[in-house]
Amino acid sequence: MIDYEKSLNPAQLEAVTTTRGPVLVIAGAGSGKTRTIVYRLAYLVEQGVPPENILLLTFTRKAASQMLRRSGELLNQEMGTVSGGTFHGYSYTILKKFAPALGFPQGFSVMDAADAEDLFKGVRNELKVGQGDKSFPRSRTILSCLSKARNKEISLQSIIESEAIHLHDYLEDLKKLEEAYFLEKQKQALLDFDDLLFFLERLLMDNPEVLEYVRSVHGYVMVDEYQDTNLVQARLARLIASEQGNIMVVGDDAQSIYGFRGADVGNILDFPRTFPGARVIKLEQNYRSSQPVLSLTNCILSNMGQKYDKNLFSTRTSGAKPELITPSSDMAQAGAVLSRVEELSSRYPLHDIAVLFRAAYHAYPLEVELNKASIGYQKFGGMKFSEASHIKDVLSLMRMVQDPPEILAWKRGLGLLKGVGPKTAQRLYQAYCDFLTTADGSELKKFETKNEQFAGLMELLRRQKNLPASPSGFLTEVLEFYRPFLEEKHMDDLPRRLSGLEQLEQITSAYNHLEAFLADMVLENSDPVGMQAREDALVLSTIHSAKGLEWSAVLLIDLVEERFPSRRAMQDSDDMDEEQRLLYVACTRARDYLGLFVPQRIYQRNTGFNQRVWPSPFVREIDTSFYSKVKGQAGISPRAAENTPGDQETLPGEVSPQSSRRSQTSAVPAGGYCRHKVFGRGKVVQALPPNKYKVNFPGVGLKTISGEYLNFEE
DNA sequence: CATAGCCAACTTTTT
DNA sequence: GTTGGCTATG
Repeated sequence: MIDYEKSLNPAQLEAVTTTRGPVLVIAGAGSGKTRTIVYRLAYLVEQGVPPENILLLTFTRKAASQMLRRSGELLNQEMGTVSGGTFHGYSYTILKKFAPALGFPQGFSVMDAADAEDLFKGVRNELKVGQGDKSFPRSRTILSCLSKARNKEISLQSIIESEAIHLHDYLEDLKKLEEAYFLEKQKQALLDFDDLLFFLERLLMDNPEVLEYVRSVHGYVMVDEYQDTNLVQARLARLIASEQGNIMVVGDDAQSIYGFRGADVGNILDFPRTFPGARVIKLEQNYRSSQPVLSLTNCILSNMGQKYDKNLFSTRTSGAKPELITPSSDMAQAGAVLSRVEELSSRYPLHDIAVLFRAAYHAYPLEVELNKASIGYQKFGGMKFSEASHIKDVLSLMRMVQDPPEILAWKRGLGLLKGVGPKTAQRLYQAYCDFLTTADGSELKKFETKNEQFAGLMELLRRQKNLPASPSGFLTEVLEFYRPFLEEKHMDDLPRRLSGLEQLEQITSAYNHLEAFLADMVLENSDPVGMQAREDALVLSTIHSAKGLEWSAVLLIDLVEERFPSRRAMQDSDDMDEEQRLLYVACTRARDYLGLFVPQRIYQRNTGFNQRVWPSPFVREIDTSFYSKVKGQAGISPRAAENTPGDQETLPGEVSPQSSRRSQTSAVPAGGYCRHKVFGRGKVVQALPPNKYKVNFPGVGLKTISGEYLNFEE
């Protein structure tokens, strides 16, 4: 038995024991949100609610798995488990169950972003839209516009007018593509991520008996990170729970950071209106951060216009002030982070220290330094595991045995073979489909005799079909087949890719059914080995991926204009607000130590210069009394020391002159053309200070040449 | 029709 | 640093 009154503060207790009707919990950062949810689960179970009747939904995988894990720990395992996961994962489960009602008697497959891109490219080629037009937008650009339009539920035209005006001339073509892409998905029974949500809504709206079923199964609904839900997700929550239903949503409007994908803070602000009679409970006591850290984060909070007033207070009064560190360059910053980490690691285990950043690539210089120093680290965010090309290859090969056959998997799998391109792949796929319906395999046989690799692949597939091996057994065979292709394609970084495949083997071994495994890989529902925090590794993470987590020490790097806020956000005030919330999320991850790193120069690859950058406006807005300044170290890496024009010190508090936002145009003509006596005309790819240039000469290739041998064109 | 080689663009953030 | 797309070639 759990003593709730002892374990929880009054607000938490209220949230836990209010089990009937709609409840909105405004949970400030570090206010014990997850604890509250988990205790509520336990409470419900104690009250006699079967765990599987409780549905727990979140937006991100990480939040979902963390919560399901913690509830599993608190609940007695034999009580069974709570249903739940991400909105997308849940939708998939329900849709799979009722696929025929959706008009997919054969079932359907889910595409990840890369699959969707492949399909879209096919459609684009078919329509012959934008061919030969170099400035025609890329497939992924178009798809991201389409997805944005759907997530925000506005027309493609509005999206283009509001955030991609440079594509306006292509609007008619884009509309055609939108339509054709839609039809192609339908035809192939393929759903993209957005479809999962909209199809579930349609299923529930059109089929009262399905809605009835869902409602009866999930008598209690909880939604975490509600501020990050978009419109359709909010409607789904309402559909499943019904207006008078037992629904609790938890969120913090100050931590809404997914506006770019249609998350709507309006959902949390309007909750009391949508669910009349909703109880609103605020959790304001902060258990996470020391008072100095909290004071700084409260200062950030007061700088933004938030809707639900919060007054966060801590019981932890001691602690050191956050530090503001201003290394001279991003290289120097990597060094400074390293020495801080070394210092901190005497007090905290490595996995309790995190370096956070706005975008995954900001961590590159640091990763180099960590490797040099042999400090183990684990990176979250950025490129996903299953997006790496070798993983996609292997998964496609595995997907080829699925019934009905999936065109995308076949195209990718066959594309690996020598002598097979798009056309042949299409033909063979068609031949295989015909074979399945007419049992006439002559066409396939003909090609098998012509192409040894194809014969090998077909043999592999046939074996699996006739005598299905376990997912990991099948994977082993596929890997054996794939190995030569991998070696040819990725000779350069074979070890890294092989270790990725080993990881895949480990994930696979947890599955008994191939189909479940493949579906989970698309939705990344599995809890791969790489996702679990390693004990001995420093954590590197994008802020988005750090959401909901906490560490004793948090180091926040690259707090400079154009990086944080990102360049794009600086054009738009709504985006700027979101960037500020992002900073808030980042800083509130810290328990004891918070280090803010503001490099003064950043190496620009295209110019070869360390370019002067300005402290993030959000840092400038923080009152200097909330942190202590630490000057950057003198020890600077050689490249940082060279070529740094304009050497005045700039510390937060100073105003950046408008002109400084423009890049300081150097005398170095990178990107331009030049002439060489022997090699002729070439393009300057990169300037290598002090006076060397990497130049690409047609027919000759890349050469590195001293400036005095080159004549630069205007 | 497949492929290699070259060139240019693109790097928020997640499902 | 990577990837997609175009072009020339076989």
